Amino acid sequence: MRADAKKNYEHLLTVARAVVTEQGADASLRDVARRADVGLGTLYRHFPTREALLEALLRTSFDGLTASAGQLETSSSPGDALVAWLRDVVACANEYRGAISTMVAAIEDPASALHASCVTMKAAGARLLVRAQAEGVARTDLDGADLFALVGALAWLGDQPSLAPRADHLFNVIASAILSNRAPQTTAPARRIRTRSSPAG
Amino acid sequence: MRADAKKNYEHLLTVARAVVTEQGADASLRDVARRADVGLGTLYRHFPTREALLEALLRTSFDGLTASAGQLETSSSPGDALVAWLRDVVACANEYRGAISTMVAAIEDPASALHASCVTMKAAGARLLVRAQAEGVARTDLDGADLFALVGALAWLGDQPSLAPRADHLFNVIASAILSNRAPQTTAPARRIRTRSSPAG
DNA sequence: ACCTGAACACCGTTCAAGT
DNA sequence: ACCTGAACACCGTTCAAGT
Repeated sequence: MRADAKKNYEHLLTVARAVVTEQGADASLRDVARRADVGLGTLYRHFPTREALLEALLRTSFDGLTASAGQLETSSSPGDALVAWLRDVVACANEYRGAISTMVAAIEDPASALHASCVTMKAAGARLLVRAQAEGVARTDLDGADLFALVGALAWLGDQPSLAPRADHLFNVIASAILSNRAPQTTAPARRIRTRSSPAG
Repeated sequence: MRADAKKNYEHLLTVARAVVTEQGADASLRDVARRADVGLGTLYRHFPTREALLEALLRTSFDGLTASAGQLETSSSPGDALVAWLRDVVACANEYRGAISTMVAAIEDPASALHASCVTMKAAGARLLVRAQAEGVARTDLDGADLFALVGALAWLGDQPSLAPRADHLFNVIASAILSNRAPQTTAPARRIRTRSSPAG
């Protein structure tokens, strides 16, 4: 990469970080280019899609999460490791408001610049989940996709201004649901009276 | 309302229902007006904000949910009533992709056309929750705001194409977390070893 | 190689002019 | 009373023209 191009790339990333922090993942790309004092085409040259820009912004966090998953697998008990890692993933997704939708969509879109990172994260989570399930401390009716979906739901909560204050508490509620060796069939406690069609599973 | 105005209003609602079903709650209002063969100003006259249009589209469902809450309070066991009603609220929010964000934002925005409906729904849910808690079949560390937030998270799952297939299953997982008389302190099972800072609550 | 910004096809929102 | 659509200020995306 030519020196001037590299300088533009770095500067765009710095400005984009500020703008996306303020306006969210759907921030105006025009605004980013404007505030970076760079032509609009230059932004598109370095980051051909919005996903590519978001991926560059989250790169460090993604790498940290992958490393963290490996460490937790050996340093903590299976239950604690899983919950601690989930907390970190949610925090990562919450770095930029609105990023989580793009991330979950990327899982099924190999063309997305976020695809690889998200697939890697999903796999790392699945490993921690299987380990916890093997020890009998996690529900066995969940898989990696379910876990990723729950992370998405929790990250979404943190993105909503009116719900963000409850996000931490609800993380604990859902984490406690994951950390349970309850059998799938006995999920509904108490009465057996059912006036409406009962749930499938 | 003048006859021609009323006709426009009804026709706009019909067309909007189709467009919003296709494109989601953030559909192009221009497109709605265009497909309704009506001037753009006419749409804005009848529905001054996007929230107003969405409210009109969801009106029937909102009323149904309020009525349903009252019936369930007397016809079903507290646990079953709560879960059945939550299922209906999530289904309502899922009628239009992306509607849930507007709905949760409306809770804290008295100026939103959706404010009253959402506050009413939150209150109805809180009543069903308190009733279940009094019978010892629901977690006591949840309140109406938490319940509304969980509904939001579940509705969000249903809005994401890649996660929607898991939405039903995850509804059951989260419902089982709500329907539990576990004490807040004992949420984390198994080991006590903690290598990371432990959660606040 | 890389940068620039005009050009195109879209938005949401407002409001003077019409009936 | 109500309807219309031009006008304005924005987008995202592309690409010919420049250095």
